[in-house]
This record gives sequence, C-alpha cells and structure tokens, in this order.
Amino acid sequence: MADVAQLAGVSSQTVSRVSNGFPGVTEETRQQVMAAMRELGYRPNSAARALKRGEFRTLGVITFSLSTHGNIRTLEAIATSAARHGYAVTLLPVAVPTQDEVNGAFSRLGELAVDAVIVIMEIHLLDAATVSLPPGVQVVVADSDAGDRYTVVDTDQAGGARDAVRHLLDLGHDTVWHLAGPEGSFAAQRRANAWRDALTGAGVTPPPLVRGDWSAESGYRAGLRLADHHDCTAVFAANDQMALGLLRALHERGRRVPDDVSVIGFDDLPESASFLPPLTTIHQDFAEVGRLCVESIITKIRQGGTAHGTTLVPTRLVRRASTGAPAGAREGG
Amino acid sequence: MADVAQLAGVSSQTVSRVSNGFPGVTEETRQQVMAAMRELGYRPNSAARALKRGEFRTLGVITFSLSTHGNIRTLEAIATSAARHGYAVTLLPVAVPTQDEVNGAFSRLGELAVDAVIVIMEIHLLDAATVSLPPGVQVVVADSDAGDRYTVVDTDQAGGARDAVRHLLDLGHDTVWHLAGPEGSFAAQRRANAWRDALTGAGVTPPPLVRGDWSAESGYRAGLRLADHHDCTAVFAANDQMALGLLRALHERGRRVPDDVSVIGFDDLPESASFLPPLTTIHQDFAEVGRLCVESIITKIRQGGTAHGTTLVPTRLVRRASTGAPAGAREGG
DNA sequence: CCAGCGGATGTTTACGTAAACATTACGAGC
DNA sequence: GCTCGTAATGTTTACGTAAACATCCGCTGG
Repeated sequence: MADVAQLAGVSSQTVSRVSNGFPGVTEETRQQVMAAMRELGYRPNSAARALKRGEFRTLGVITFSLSTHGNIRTLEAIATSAARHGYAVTLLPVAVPTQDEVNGAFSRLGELAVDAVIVIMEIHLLDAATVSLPPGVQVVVADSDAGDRYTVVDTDQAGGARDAVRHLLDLGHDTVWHLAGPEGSFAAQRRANAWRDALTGAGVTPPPLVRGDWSAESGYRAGLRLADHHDCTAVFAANDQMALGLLRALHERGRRVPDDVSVIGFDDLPESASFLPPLTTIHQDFAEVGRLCVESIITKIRQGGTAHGTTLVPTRLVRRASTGAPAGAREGG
Repeated sequence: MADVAQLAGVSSQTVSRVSNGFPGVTEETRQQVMAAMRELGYRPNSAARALKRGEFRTLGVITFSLSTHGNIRTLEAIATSAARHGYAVTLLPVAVPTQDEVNGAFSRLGELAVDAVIVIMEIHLLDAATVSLPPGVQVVVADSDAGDRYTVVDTDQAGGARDAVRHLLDLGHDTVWHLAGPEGSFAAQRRANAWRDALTGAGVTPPPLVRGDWSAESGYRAGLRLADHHDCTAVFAANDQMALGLLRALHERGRRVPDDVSVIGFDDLPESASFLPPLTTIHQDFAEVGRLCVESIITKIRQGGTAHGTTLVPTRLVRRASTGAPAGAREGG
C-alpha cells in the first residue's frame, strides 16, 4: 500500500480511501491511485483488513460430508447468497458423523477466520458435542429442529409428508405404507410422524413402518419385502433414492408401478423425472433454505441478536407417472 | 492474548509459544497458560496470525456450480484432505459458466484470503478470462487439460472411454454408438475422441455421434432417436445421468436392455447400481483427484515451483447388468 | 569461586490496514 | 482583506500476533 501511495504521490490513507470506495477523494486523485494500483499489481491484504476491522466477512459451513443432494444444494445456495453479501464461505467438512469428528470440527473452528457458522447437520450431534462453539460466533442451523436453542431454517418436512400421504389417499388407496429413513435422523423421524398423523387423522390405521438408511440399496431391500405384501398398493418413500431402489425391487418382483403399486418420493432429485416410471415426489426448495440461512445469519451478525426461532420453507407436490388410482378403485369406479 | 498472559503471570510471548506448541516452555508454565486460556475462553485471532505469518493457510476452490456429482466428490475430497494438512477451504462459486462470472470470481479472489486456488472448471473459461489471477497465487486445475500452462490433475478420460468401447466390442458387438456430452466440454470431447480412436483402432467405422448435454432429459431424447436404429446394439453414454435417460427411452420403445441394446455409462454414481437394469459404467475416483490436487498445491506453496504437468487418475470398469452379448452373437454361438 | 553456557522467559518491533485526528487549501461572506 | 467553513489530503496510532533479540537464572567446569 505504501508503494502504491508513493507511486501515486499521495498518502497511504488516500490509497485506503480509494480501495474502499470512500467519498472525499477527487476524481483525478482517484484515477492516479487506481493507475498506481494496477501498475504495481496491488491487492489488499485481507488479513490486515480483518485484523483492523475486527471481522472476517467469512461464513463457516459445518456439514457432515457432501453426500446428500439436499446438503449440496443448500451449500450452493449459501455460497452464492453469501457472495452477494460480500461474504466468503469456508467449508468445515466432517468426514464421518461421529461425536469425535464433530468435536474436532468445532475446535478447528475456534482457530478459523469466521464470523458465524451455518450448521447443516442432525442437531443431536451438535447437542452432544463436548467442545462448545466459540463464544461470539453466531450460529444458524439448517435442516433440523432446535428452534428453542438455535436459529433454525428448515424445510416443512411435516407438511410435505402430509401432502404425500393425502395425495395417495385422495387417489383412492386404502392406506399408505412408509419407507422411512434411519432412526438417528430427525428429518426421517418427522416425516414418519407426519405420515402416521396424516393416516390416523384420516381414520386409517398405519401399516407397520419399514426402515431404510436413505440409500437406493436399502430401498431395494425394503422393496423386496414390500413386494410380498399384496395388500400394499401405495408407498411413501422418505427420499427419492430409496424410491429408486424400491422401483427396481417392485419391477423385479413383477409388481407394476403405478398399476399395482403407487410410489411417491421426497426431495425431487434432478434424475427423478427420468426414473422408470418418472417419480411423483415432494419437491424441496433447498436453494431457499440456503438463502434464508445467509440472510438470517447476516442479520444476526449485524444486530448481535440472540433470539431463536424456526423458519419453515414450504414444499411442493410434483406429480409424475409413479402414482395413480389403485386397481380396485378403477375396477369399482 | 495479553489478558491470558496477565492471568497466567507470564509474558504474551510465552502465551504465543504455548499456543503454537513451541518447545522451550516448562511443563508447569504451559499448564498455567492453558488454564488461563480456558478460563478466558481465548481463541487465537487468525487474522493477526495470517498477517504476521504472511500466509492464510487457506485454499480457494473455484467451481462452476456444485451441480455435477464429480465436482462435488472432488470438492469433498479437497476439503477433507486440506483439513488434514491444516488448511481451510474457501468456496468461490460461479453461478453460471459465463466469462463475466468467471472474471467476477477472479477479481473477488484478489481480495480473498487464500494462498492458492484449485480450479474445477473447463479450462477454456480460464484461458479466456480477461481478469488475470493475482500474482503469487498458485493454481492447480482439476478435470481439464492444460498441462503445458497449469498443473493439472485429471481422471484418465481417454483410458476410461477406451475401456468402455473395448468392453462392448469384446462382448461381440459389431460397433458401439456414443452418446456424447456437450460440445463445449473438454471431458466430453476427450471421451468422444477416445471412443472414435478405440473403434478405428479395432478396424470399425464409428457410427454417427449423438450429442446430449449431460442431463438425464437429454439422454432420454437421444434415446428416443437411437431406439429407431435397430442396428444399434451397444451405446456408450458419456455419463451415467444420460445413460439413465437412455434406459428410460429404450424401455418406452420396447427395446430391452441388455437383450436388445447394451448400455454403458461413465462416472459410477451411487444410484447407478439401482438403475433398471443396474448400469455397467466406468468408475471415476474423484476422491483421489481431490486428494492429489491438495497434495500438489501444497507442494507448490512450499516450494514455489512453477513447473507444470498432468497427473492422471485411472478409472475402473464396473460390470453390471446393462451390458451383455448381442442377440446375434448368442444365437450364433 | 567465578566465567561461561544454555535453557526459560521477557521486551521490542513489524506485519498491512483503516479509524481518528490533524493539517492544508480554497472560496464565500462580511 | 480577513475569518470561517468545508472539502481534500496527510499523520498517527492500534488491531493481535510471532520473529528477533535481550535478559535472567542456575549449573558446570576449570
């Protein structure tokens, strides 16, 4: 900066003013400084800036691997949204979702140049962490439920699951089976609860719950079992990947979709429209979740608020070929 | 730091020594300092550290969206590998792959606290950028070909494509059609070139090339056209998503896979094993690509080398149910 | 018994920037 | 013509850390 100032024949403070776009600098001086900056290839030192300003203009994102479609979409939205606000995004990967790894990420976070953290993770891992988040670091949690302790932005899991069940009941199915996600997952739990509530609310006794682990493979295994229940005409899978495995199992066992069995998923992956048959599913607006995370955390940084609350992002039913009226209804109707 | 020093009854320099794990501090003193740090909730200011040290211990990753499976896997490997080396990873998203956006990312990069950059992007966007990368920032390019100008880590696209074609020829197919990626993509171009070379090398005249845009939807559209060519018994799709669309189109047109048509993909998505039928494909080791990017860039940072070169990561053929011998060969054999 | 040595710790300084304050220059108003 | 106000620019300082150098202390060996 001093070099630039010397070359332009001004003081370093004037260079700083130009560099930050402050007013009170003659157009002529500004041009001279800019020319000097270009000539010397000057780039402001962000470390010194951060030191002086007391903030890094950087957001940390803690997420357990980038393995799921939803997390990635959310992360992407966070990154672009943060860039628009002049913030950078630093990744804090957690290789495996164990307590040790989470603790490690938290302690690394302590040394990291971030003003705030967005956590995309099952909240129980956060709760059980023995290493606490550094004080003065704002937190927003995506995709979880802890509105009383943290600021949360989440998809309306319950609403989406309810819509899925209702869609199938409206088509004339007597009941809806549920292929749930793993027990440890709150998202899975909430979708399962909403499924159960929607059924009992409609006066239907829920059939036994079938569990997978989000993977297509687990959906396939569950599908092989479900194919044997010939009274099962409608299945709500807790995500699209399990639905994919389910479709394959049903096909192998000669159960036609949607003629014999209707299948609905949850997520709306880009590929879901190309499944065999194209999958009816609940669309999640991950981009909106990411955007809201950034908005809300920047508000928190500016205002230093400590209020918590939950923002719900609505889902949308996407109707495709994998759901239809049950054979009985068609024959009878 | 001064507070910690005062509480522990030592100088700030001793605190610094403890904080950085330097030798020359009595165990007793060390414990006292640690206790004081805990009590005051001290966390080192990374801005001041970076300012003093002259390096940020941070890697920037420029990538055009997080839309493709490969980029995401690579990014994930970069993040974990960087963490292992004590480096943080900052994301530089490019919303749309236009020159303007890339230029914007580059100029933002100038103000960013990074020591080096890993570019996961088509190289021609880098070449055509009007804003040059800041001097002193090391660069490694993933998934592209510019070994003469940059350090490159890439999957062995040509080798994988060759293996795909040979696999189908070995099964007895007369020729292999190719569903290529978009024209602008070097990866697509290299796979297409290798496909053509493998065929001509085997004395077979390549059929006309069919083009998609990587999406399942484009694979579906291409598949509808291919289904009409009844002499087409084997298709090599340039990625698994297009292969998925292709499978659906063939199914709709009554062409059985693999009985009538064999299909092989490229990527090995987690879902590909659950396609109908499970997809034979070329597995890419994205994790290895990411790991090598980090290794090589850290070497460059340490040594300040300017040498360029390309590191190729091998692929692996994963045989599943979507490929088999052509009907003619089975009848004849 | 004291010089000399080495390990433990303290003091000074500089990293690059921007806020706060100081200075200069110039024109308007009396 | 002199003062005052304002816009433009310069000077000083502090942000938190760690390298470089300085100091202190106890012990060893002649």
